[in-house]
Formats: sequence, structure tokens, C-alpha cells
Amino acid sequence: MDMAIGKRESLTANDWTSAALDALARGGLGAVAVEPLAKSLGTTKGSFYWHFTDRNALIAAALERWEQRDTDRVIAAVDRTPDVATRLRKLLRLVFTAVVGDPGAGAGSVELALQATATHPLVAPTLARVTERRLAYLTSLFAELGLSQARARDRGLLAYAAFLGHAQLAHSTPDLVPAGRALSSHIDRLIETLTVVED
Amino acid sequence: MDMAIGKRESLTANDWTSAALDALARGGLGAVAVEPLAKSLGTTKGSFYWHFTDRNALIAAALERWEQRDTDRVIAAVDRTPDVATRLRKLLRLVFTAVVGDPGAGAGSVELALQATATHPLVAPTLARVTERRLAYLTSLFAELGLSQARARDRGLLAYAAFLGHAQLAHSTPDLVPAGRALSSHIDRLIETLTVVED
DNA sequence: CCATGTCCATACGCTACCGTATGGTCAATC
DNA sequence: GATTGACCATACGGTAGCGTATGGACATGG
Repeated sequence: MDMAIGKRESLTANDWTSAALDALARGGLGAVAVEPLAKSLGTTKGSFYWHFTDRNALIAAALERWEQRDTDRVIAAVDRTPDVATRLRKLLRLVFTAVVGDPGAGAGSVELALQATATHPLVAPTLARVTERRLAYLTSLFAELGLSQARARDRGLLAYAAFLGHAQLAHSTPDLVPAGRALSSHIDRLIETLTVVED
Repeated sequence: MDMAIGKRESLTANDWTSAALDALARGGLGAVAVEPLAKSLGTTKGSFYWHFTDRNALIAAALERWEQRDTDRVIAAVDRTPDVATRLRKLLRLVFTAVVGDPGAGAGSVELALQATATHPLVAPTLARVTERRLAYLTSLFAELGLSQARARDRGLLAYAAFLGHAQLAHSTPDLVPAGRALSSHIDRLIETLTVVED
């Protein structure tokens, strides 16, 4: 009848979505495959096709959840440190450290999985929205820092490209990127360079 | 008997390798698939498996050729403009323009295809070598520009990450990246920022 | 003119995944 | 305590690609 509580053994659509995000982070979009996921959840396709109509429906759900979380994170990142320069530095240090510090399995690996499949019809619009949102935020910070609108946008783009590139490099050729203390000072210098504002 | 010239209709291993690079640029590593390639060459698997033992052998050949060409390009890029600053600016302008200007099907799309499959056992070492080679060159330029060794490496890394990130963005979200005249001035400002050297 | 080696077509079996169909289990409800 | 609906297992057919096997076609040298 109604949503019976029943035995707690039954899966929910959310369980599938979580597993999909895991697989996405671990093996890219190709790893979001129904039968392998079923195996990893200790169940079968039969379960999946009861909760979802399609593999695409699962992908859409996973993307939606990721986008939502990302939005939340962006909003949370807007912490009210009074000084803009400090706020910008804090933000950059945070994201760069997160994205190259982790073994790659952390937060940024969904990121990279999506970039690697950017042309996929479901991925493309999601990626576009998230990128624009982040870019807009970065731009606003640089503008507040004293750059003209056009220059702020350019600088935001540069900073974001540097971010993406570092994520990529940390994933594909981790040996070529500094670690530990060297990483920390690399990021310091990088921030220095990216936030220069000549009056 | 020997390598008969025969009718000029017969394919060579190089033909297959070229087709593989095309497919790689267009559809990523997954598109380097024997049967589809055969169809696109107007032949069948039978031909392929005469020239190559394996799909992996084809991939290896394609990667080797790409790496060789890249090496050539790096060497060619070392043009002897006397002034280091000018040389660096010329180089940056060239590569950034190439990688975001093209529709994405140009030179840099093999690039992106490889980055998207960076963990593949054949791709990873190739990518590592090429990346290190480029990074070393960039580092040397920044060093010659007056930066300390450590700072030169960091700056080289930043510049290369910015390059990769722009390539990625131009491919995944082309609408968010400037074009035409705006692109040109964006690159100017970007170079400005990346080549700042405070004494 | 036939024998040999080059180059390719076709057919086969295998794996991995998709989506469907169908029936079973079990808790909640009447 | 029979029924109903939520949830899942199993079996099926279909597609796409890999790699193998085998048998041509056909030019060339003997």
C-alpha cells in the first residue's frame, strides 16, 4: 500500500544515486553502468529498473545531486570575511589545496569525470551551469578587488582555468606536481600571481 | 615475396594509425575501435588484424606518433628570438590562441582526449613524458626571465595549468570563454599576469 | 602457369552491457 | 488469512565490440 517501512534491507533510489556518484568519481561516466552497480550493491538489475526507468535517469539524478551539492558549497564558501583580498586568498587556497592534495578520490574527482565526458548530452548543461556560477562568483571577487569588469572576468577565467588545470595535472601526472610543504608554498606563490592588481 | 607495390588500394599500418589519431581527436580513446575504424576506412577487421596484433598495438602506435610530433613541435617552438620575455610571450600567445581558437577539432583535441583517459595504462606514461618535457621548457624560460629555480618551476606549472584549463573550458563550455577580439585581449592580459616578475 | 606470400572478407564465438518480461517474496492492510 | 502492492531475482533477446580462423583474390617471381 503506502511507503511501507518493512525490513530495512530494501534499497531506495537515493542508494542507487549515491552508488552512481561513487562510480562516477572512481571510474568516470562509463562506470555508471547498471549491472556492475547492482553487483556492488549486492542486488540485481531487477531492483534498479524498479526505481529508475533508464540508465540515463540514473545519470540525471546523480548529476542533479552533484550540482545541488556544488551550489550549496558555493553558497557556503561565501563566508563573510570583511576584507575581499583575504576572502579571495582563503577561497583559492582552499580549493587548490583540496583539488591537488587529495589522492584524487576526494571531492574533485566527480569534477574531472564530468570534464572528461563534457560532450555527453546530460553532462554538458550541468557543467555549463556550474562553471558559469563559479566563474561569476570569482569575477565578482576580482571586481570587488578593484579590477574593471572586463579585467575581472578575464582574471576569473584565468584563475578558474588554473584551478581546472591543476586538478587535471594532479590526477593525470601527480608526480609532476609538488606535494606537502612544497605544495603549500606553490599555492602561496600561485595566489600571489593570480591576485596581483596593478593600480 | 617482397614488399610488392601492387595495386595502390592496399592499406598500410600508417593508414590505420592516422585513422586512429583522427578517431582519438574526434571521439576519445573509446572511439579508437577496430570495427568502426574499419568501416570508416572502407575495409574490414581482416585488414586490421593483418597489420596489427591488437587494439592496444594500434593505440600504442598512435600515441607514439603523437608524442613524436609533439616533441618535434616543442623543438620547433624553440625559435631564437633573442629576448626571453618576447620569446615567452610569443609562445604563450601561440599556444593559447591555438587551443581555444580552434573549434576543438584542431591540434589540441588529441590532447584533451588523452587527458580524459589519463589513467589508461598506455596513455599515462606518454602523457607523463610530454607533460614533463613541456614543463621543463616553460620552467627554463621563466628561469631565464629572472625567477629563481623554485619559483620558475612554480610559475611554469601555473602557466601550464592555465593552458590545460583553457583547453578544457574551450572544449566543454565554449560559450563561457571569450572569442574573436575579446579572446585576443584576454590572452594579452593573461600573459601579462603570468609573466609578471617583481624584482 | 603455378606457387608463394600479401592483403583482405567473412563467419564464428566470446564478453559486457542494455532493457524487458515475468514471476516470486513478504509486509501491510482489510 | 486472503489480497494487494512494494521490491527484487532470473531469464531472455538485442547490440557492440574484441579476437580468431579460414578461405579467398591477386600480383609477382620462379
